[in-house]
Amino acid sequence: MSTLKEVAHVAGVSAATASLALNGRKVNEATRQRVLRTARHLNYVPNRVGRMLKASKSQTISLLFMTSSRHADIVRHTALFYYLIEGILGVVDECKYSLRLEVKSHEDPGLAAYFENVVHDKSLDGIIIVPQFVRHYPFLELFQANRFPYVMFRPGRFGLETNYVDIENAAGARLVADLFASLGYQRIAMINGPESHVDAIERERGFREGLASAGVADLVVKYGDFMIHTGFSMMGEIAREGPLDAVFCANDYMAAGAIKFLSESGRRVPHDVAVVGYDNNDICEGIVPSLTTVDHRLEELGRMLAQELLALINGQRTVIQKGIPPRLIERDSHRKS
Amino acid sequence: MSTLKEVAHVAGVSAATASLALNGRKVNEATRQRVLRTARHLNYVPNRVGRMLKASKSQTISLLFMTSSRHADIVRHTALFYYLIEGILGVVDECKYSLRLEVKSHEDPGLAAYFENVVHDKSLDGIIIVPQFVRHYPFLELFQANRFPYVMFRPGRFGLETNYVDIENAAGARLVADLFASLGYQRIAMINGPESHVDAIERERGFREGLASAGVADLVVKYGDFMIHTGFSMMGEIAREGPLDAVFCANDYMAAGAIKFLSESGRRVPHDVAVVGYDNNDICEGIVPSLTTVDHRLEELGRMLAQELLALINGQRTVIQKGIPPRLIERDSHRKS
DNA sequence: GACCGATCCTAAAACGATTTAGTTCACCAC
DNA sequence: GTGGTGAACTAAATCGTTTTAGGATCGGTC
Repeated sequence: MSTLKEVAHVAGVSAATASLALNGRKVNEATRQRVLRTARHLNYVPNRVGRMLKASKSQTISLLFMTSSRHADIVRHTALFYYLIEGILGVVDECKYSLRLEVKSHEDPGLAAYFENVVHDKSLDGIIIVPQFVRHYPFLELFQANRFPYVMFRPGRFGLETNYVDIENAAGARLVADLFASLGYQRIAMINGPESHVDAIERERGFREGLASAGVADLVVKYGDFMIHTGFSMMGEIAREGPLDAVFCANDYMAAGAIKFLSESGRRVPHDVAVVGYDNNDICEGIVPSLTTVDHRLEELGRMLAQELLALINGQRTVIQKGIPPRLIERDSHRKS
Repeated sequence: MSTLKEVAHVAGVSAATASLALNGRKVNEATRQRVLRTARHLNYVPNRVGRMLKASKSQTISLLFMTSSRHADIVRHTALFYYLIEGILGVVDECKYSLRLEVKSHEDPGLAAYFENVVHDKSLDGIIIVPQFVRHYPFLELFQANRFPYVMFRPGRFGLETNYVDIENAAGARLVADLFASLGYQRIAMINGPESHVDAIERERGFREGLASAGVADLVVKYGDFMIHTGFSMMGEIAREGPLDAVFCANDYMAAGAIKFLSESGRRVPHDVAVVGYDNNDICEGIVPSLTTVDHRLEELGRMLAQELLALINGQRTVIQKGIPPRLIERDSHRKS
């Protein structure tokens, strides 16, 4: 409603003085009090856009989820969404920044223009990007060429030096492989996500490595899309192919689908078949039996992502950093006994 | 990188002309072409902040979730989060707006200052608010006094004329009551959310009304917090109190917990006890048996919320509007057969 | 009385766009 | 030659802040 100029005028000083007074700079104490009182009285709130323009800083960062139109729902099924946001929001809030939220498909014809805007339109101080699929993301060159602050969650592309925070998917999957091996399971299957999905690739790699080093050779892998539905149908395919000790699902939703198939087809979990999921989604506690899974503390990860980006913005460092190690959450679905 | 002034200079015209040319206003065609070519050549992207300042429009709206510190997790457990965002983002994107995301607890001591900023700092054209609990929200007066565009999802407070889009919780709960009545269930329980939660209150009211008009008198109600865990424990309490035909849970997560308790204590769902949830969360398909539930098409609702707010911003109307009617999604958990 | 220094304040420029109110110029009619 | 008309462009103001460079005032010192 009221501007700095008005406050200054009413307080009987210049706009410059008013600004100095309000921002805690060197001003005669009596004057400062007068200005502050006037500002309070006029209900003065600084115009943030005026500030932005002058400072060439927007105090805003963006969180961008990259999807494909084929897998639009994947965002919420990889459990990233809420936890990540919660972590990011905590940091952003504390540092007086704002968070913009965007979801873009990489098939979007306006994508190039969008990234040009991100880099040049000065409405963003930096960006956190969550890619889903392994492919070439052309924006990386753009960001680096313009020294635009960005951090990726998971490196979506290899070879280019990118700023990222990652979850150690392969290590997480290894935990499951070790678990299965230690329990003596031999006939093992995996229900994975889409073949080009970053997490899917890494989880399969880690799982295979873990099994191999434990001397387990037999592995059937089917590819779903992280949805409950494909967990169900892929479990059906696997069951048809022969007897089974254990299934590792690349996320908890598919694990729920798999368990559903197993119980509806008369097999008991974990007595007949052991099932382990991934992500430590809330639903793990609601499934019967409670789902054993792998946790990456995504909220903590969101915090790191935000902190790293803000550090980058403030020129405090160039970040290349690994994330928190995974941990196995043992519940009731993995032990055949 | 380059500014309008630079483009104008290179193209040999004034900044005014360059602006007119770029914005499709009346300019000699040859001049326009020259300006456009220069702009492209210099990779010109308008500074959005400069525009904002001049236009007194930020082309940004905010989505604010109100929580309480006691029930911080409730945001993701009421299934609102992702679906709502998806719907809102669709509209916002299409209209070239940006979406800011915020979560605030109503115990936050800085809340009053926050709302003063929202109204006065000119960085927001409007706001969508998602309150959770029935209480007095002081910001409403502030918004109305300053004619600041806002829309609430669900009216959090009664008596004041507010702009809102609502889901018909009571009607949804009635569908469940009718279903139970039509199947002849007599001994019925409800596991509800927190007593002061907007949805919880309405769902209980509708459920009670529905049962009453069907002549079913017997109802036990327990209050949880929308989490799986309390669905489980409340189901335990209810089971201890006597035999039962059916349970209505105020959301799908608690229904999952309830089913879990029932199966772990040797009761079969739906053979022994029928269970119905609420929200049509993804997990309904993953539970055994598949969960019958009530759907409000929240994505569609998100779209409406955004559209109404934008209409309000553009001065096209004063909105007071009911949302989409609920529909029952019949799966496998409700019929005792 | 001239000079110095300290303190306090302000005029003005700057950030980058849009828009208003003209100005300039060519052309035509009388 | 005068005046009118219209097309094409531009100077300057504006949005609201921050910051720089310097001006005013006063007291003290030699």
